[in-house]
Amino acid sequence: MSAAAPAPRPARATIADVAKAAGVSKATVSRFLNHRERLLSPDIAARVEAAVTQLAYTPSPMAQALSHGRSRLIGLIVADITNPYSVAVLRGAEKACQDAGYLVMLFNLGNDIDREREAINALAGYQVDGFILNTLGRGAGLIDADALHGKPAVLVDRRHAGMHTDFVSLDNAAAMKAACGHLVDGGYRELLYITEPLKGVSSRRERTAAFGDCVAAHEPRVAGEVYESTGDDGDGLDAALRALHKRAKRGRRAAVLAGNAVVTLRVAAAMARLGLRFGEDIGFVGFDDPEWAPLIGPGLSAIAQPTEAIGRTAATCLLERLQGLEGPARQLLLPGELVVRGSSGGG
Amino acid sequence: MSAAAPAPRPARATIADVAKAAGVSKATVSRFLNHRERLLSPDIAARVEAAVTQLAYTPSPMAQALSHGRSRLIGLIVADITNPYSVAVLRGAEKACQDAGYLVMLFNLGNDIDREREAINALAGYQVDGFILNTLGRGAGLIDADALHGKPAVLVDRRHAGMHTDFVSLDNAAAMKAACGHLVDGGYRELLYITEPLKGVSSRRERTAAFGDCVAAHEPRVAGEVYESTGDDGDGLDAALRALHKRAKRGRRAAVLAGNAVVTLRVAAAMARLGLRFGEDIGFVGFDDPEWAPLIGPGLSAIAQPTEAIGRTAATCLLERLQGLEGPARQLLLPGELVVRGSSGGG
DNA sequence: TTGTATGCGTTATCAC
DNA sequence: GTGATAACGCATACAA
Repeated sequence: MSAAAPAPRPARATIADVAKAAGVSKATVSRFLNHRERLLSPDIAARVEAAVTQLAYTPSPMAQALSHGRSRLIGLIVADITNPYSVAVLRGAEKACQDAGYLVMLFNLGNDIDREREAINALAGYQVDGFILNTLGRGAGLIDADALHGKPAVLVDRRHAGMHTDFVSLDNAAAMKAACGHLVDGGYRELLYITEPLKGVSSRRERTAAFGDCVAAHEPRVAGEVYESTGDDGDGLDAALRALHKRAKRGRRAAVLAGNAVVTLRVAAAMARLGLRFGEDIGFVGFDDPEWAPLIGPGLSAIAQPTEAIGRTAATCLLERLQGLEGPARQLLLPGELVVRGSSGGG
Repeated sequence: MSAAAPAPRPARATIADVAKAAGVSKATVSRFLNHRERLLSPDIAARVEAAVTQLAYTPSPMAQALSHGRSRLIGLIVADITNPYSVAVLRGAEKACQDAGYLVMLFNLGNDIDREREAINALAGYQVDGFILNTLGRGAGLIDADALHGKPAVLVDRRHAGMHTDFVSLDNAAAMKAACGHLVDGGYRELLYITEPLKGVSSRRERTAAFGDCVAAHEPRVAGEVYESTGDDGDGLDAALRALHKRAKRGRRAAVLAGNAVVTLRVAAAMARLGLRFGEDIGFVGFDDPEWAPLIGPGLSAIAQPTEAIGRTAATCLLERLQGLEGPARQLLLPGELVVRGSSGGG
């Protein structure tokens, strides 16, 4: 039933078809489309317009890109599409781009940081007008300002050393301060911050530094510690939590802070393994507010990031640059929201 | 510090540059690149090769697309990028495409089913070589076989009426049978299947039908019911669960089956509201195996879909068609895996 | 105001 | 074997 393909598919109408149908030149059609504000002859315009709708003509973005240099394409590179944060950002950015008539080309590094440059080049090949980067900015394929082929870029969540481009992210310092303050106010005195290995990732370092500042501001009343957790080191994490719990039993209320959604899940799993109860045995506040936060135990307190707004803002930022906005690199820090649930309540 | 832009960016090398550098014609360079197997002159080949690496020449995919008609682009349209299922599929597909030298252009419908045709056209404008569709196949912008501009497509998870293209999905019937069988074996006699509104979505209908078949196969020992849950009707869901629980208290063990991840979350939230405990008060098995399944209550039993494999398979399918594979539309049904946890255990 | 001619970077069809 | 040359679909100087 694969059909004998008798219908000689009438191939998309080109500008030449429209020109012929309207009895004008290709240039006229092109002008009608691009510079309709000025240079118009009433009757000709009408003829062209008719032909355009008649033939359902749509310009070929590829030809336009080749000729005019603009593709109306935005390249979006994410370190790891598995990360819900990246997906949420993607979602916000994609919507903003679509609304502005741009399409998003996605390149997922799959956590292979050495492919960053490869990604840039692949995307640049398609003449993307700009980049949105949610990557590490490290590794062999490290990109510098001019690996970007002169195209504008905006960094999301993670800064790259030596790249002076617009930057959009959560206000990490403020968010961490809110979380710590909440715990201290709630009577917690032993704080453990668990993060993925810093590895020079700016957002992880900023949060860790902010944690240190918060603890320092309350010393010596409050004690704080940082633990770097990798995915394959469950034992280490368990030990850290057990040690924390031990201190809690000595009378000082203890709480753990998770540095992002991945760690939040990891900690939740570890506490389940250890039989520790949120809020009762140990307080718990996580970064990112996963959909399951309300369902687990007494509910998980968390710092919700405005992920979609971050994506939208990043896209908007980039689009403004594409429209010619000049000036120094901007930093847009969006506020997080502390959602209090049972895991950090009285206990 | 925006730089005085003194560096006259050396613009990407073109095939003409390579030709000049090697002292040959553009045609020769093009042949060297595309048809290297035959028609080669040893010395010339060497000169071209040198020039290519020297200038770090990379062909422009856009120009290639314009000229040769192929873009090495795959258009991926998803109904809703918020759905973790879609993301997982995306991930698998994107990886397979990248490995084959293709890039993925993503278009997210944001659940606006009327934009399906718009999406197709936008992507077709960029000369994508083929489509991967994870959409409803319904609504105003309904696409028929030849809205695809003659390009091959593969459907994922949801069939479209009247489209005879390759189709990749979970083996819904087998998965449902496994889940039901597991519950019946476990002594559950009152089964409630909760699904999102069928609305003609093929996967939902297939699962619902399979549920009906399973119940029928065990009648009259087992009784089954179906409830369609919308996002804004928490009360109805609560009532359905309460009714089920009432039957359970009359001595017949009852269990709920959730039709997908969204419903699974909805049901979990409802049971928390109602104070019902998985496994004890009511058995619970969900479709899709969310990351939090092990953490909630005694652990949530679930049918894990091989989402990444589904995405990979879809991409492979499409790439095969692009390589000229003929023949009737294929159906690839991948097996799910029942992961048993506490929620469907003894009670 | 409108038409003509040229270029964007490739591939393919011809001659040579 | 290799080199001109004409497309591909569009935008834009330039000429009219």
